[in-house]
Amino acid sequence: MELSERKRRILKAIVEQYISTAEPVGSKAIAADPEMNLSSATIRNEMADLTAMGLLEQPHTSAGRIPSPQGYRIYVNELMNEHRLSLEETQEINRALKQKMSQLDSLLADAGKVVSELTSYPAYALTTQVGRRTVQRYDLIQVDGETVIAVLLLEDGTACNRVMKFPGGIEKDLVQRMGTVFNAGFTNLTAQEIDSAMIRAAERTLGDEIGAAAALASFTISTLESGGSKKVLSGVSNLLTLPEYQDVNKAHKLMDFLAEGNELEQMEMPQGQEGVQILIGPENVAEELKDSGVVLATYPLGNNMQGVIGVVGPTRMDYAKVAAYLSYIAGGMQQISQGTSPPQLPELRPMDDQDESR
Amino acid sequence: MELSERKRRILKAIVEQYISTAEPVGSKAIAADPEMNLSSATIRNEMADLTAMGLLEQPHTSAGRIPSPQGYRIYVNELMNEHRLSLEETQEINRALKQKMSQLDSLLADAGKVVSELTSYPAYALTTQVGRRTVQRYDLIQVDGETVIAVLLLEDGTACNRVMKFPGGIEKDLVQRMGTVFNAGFTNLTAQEIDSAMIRAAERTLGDEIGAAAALASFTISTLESGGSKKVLSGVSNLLTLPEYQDVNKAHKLMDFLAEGNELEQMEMPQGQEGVQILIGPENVAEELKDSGVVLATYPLGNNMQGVIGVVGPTRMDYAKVAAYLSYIAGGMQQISQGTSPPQLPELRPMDDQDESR
DNA sequence: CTTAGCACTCTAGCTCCCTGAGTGCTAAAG
DNA sequence: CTTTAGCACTCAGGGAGCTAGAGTGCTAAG
Repeated sequence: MELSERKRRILKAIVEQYISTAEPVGSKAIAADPEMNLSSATIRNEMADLTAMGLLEQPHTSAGRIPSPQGYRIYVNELMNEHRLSLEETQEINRALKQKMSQLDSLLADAGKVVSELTSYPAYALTTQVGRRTVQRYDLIQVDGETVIAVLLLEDGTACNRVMKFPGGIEKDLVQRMGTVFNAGFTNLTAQEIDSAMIRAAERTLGDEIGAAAALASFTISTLESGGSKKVLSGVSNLLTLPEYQDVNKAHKLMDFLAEGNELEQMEMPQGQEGVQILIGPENVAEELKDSGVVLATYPLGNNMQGVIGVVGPTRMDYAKVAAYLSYIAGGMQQISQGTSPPQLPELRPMDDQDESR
Repeated sequence: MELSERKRRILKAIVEQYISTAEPVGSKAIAADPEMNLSSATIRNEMADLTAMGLLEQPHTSAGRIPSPQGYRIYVNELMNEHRLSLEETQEINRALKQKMSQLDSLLADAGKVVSELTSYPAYALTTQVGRRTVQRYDLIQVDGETVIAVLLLEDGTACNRVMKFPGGIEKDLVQRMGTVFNAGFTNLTAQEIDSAMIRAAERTLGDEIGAAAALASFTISTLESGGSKKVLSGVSNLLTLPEYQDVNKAHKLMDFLAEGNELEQMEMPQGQEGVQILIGPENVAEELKDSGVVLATYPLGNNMQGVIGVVGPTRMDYAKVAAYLSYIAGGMQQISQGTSPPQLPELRPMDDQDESR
């Protein structure tokens, strides 16, 4: 059966009502809408059709209808109004971001926090490595007779450091030669490509008897392996305010999944695409998300990193609004991450290009 | 009224039973204990006394008794057996710590995680600054014509870095002179002591027209201000498995408090003492914790940092066990943080010095 | 001082019932 | 053919009433 225009209007009304009330929607409620010049009986007939088509569901005979995942899908793909951020909303976001953004390092956490505060849903932010992760350059700074700071400049443009202490003392000369050896032999290699034979060789070359080379190599490996990929969660307890998670068990399962699972990290755009993706209920791969909705935005970050920022909520979530927020913020993140240091927040403007002159 | 030996035994039995069942304890249940050669009627009389003394409470007339906060206090101070970690427990902890401890940086998070996994209560770990926080030394590494990495060695022995980009290019000479100027003029100062006049003066001295000095100074200030103090939470969703937090509202409030509030950070040992502290119900300052229990351990960390690791749970929490875990782990953290790099986990032994030869 | 016995209290959980929202179907009206 | 009014039917949710059981406090006897 094809979706008539009228059915579409009814479906849209049902989804939107359900999104805001979380209660099954009855025919009368829809008929009450002044835009809908139909009696409740007619609506009932249409609703019966929509149910037969699998777009609506009935919790039980005498309850109203709620949208099925397929129903949401149609809503998201075809019916949903683009949520245009109002000037106030963008100002709100800009204000929130500006206050928080201090360093690229905490950018993730802050973005997640902003999103979760704006949407009242839990949000997560993460980065993933898309290419090789290697050291581009080593710098060793000798602080005193037994302390050396190693600074690793990674290929993605970030730097890491570690204070290394050698209680027996370490020769200035050794430090310098070690820098040379590592810059020559340990750059442009991934963690996997560094093996113990190389480390032993370096030790021999250096005449290193205090394990300095081994320490530096192990720092290198752990830095590369930690993979720059981080995950930050915010606002998880917001779940508990939602009617669908009044069941403690359900809430617990989802929270655990969010805090623990690294499956979130595998959920990203296919082949590094960018943009906003919406996953409804069973469309999610993870079992724990089968009756939740996920909206996520992917954006490029630094050289070969990718950032993902996402929101998890009940299936009935305000997809239009959340998607708009995410895409806006992802855009901002991208700009900031490309900006110079200290990161200056670019003046983000509302996404719409229309005249804001009302 | 003085606490007779018998009353103490009965109080202890009640607290312990309540800790494990979370149900009000009746006289019969206590009388059933073979160690307690008394009839339920006698116990009832004693319980009535204990209630009059304010050590027990009655949810309603025909329910059993539960310990009052004062009752817990007496239990914790006088009655509780030191929980001696068994060999298995320490092995378990050692195994868990060893697996996770990689870098001092993530040490906190890992310790919290271990604790929350072991206790099934939410745990938090944080560090606070106890003394002045200043830069001890600046190192500027020029990577290419427009990129400089600034490495700040702080007075507490940690190092921070930041990649600074100057799109218009930056002179080698300027970088070098800036290092000299900052090492001379910006070390041993707290964030508050650096003012804009100083920055302008440095800019003039350097003939800096691209804001390099301002960027470095602002990095310095934000580093010093961020105060090395971090907070990491783990296992918050564990709350939801506990009977006292089946009420979603209660759980939500506490979770929010844990995630948001920085009041946790103000809860530490008076004047930098070390050791394990137990706060029961209303003994907590924060309103949100008035009917929870908190166990926290404080330990020195680095030069003038202090680490705190704590567990939050229902008032009825197994204080003996949690306190034992925390003090053990805090000891380990202290050792690790004083160790050389890469941090090697010292082989922690059970706290008891008695022969483990069963 | 301890204990057995008893009357009393109070909650948790059960059933029963009713209400109200919502449905599907039918027949009449447009 | 479509829309609508009307009606019988279904079912979850909530309140009232009841019971069982756990626990208490008191008294009187050992």
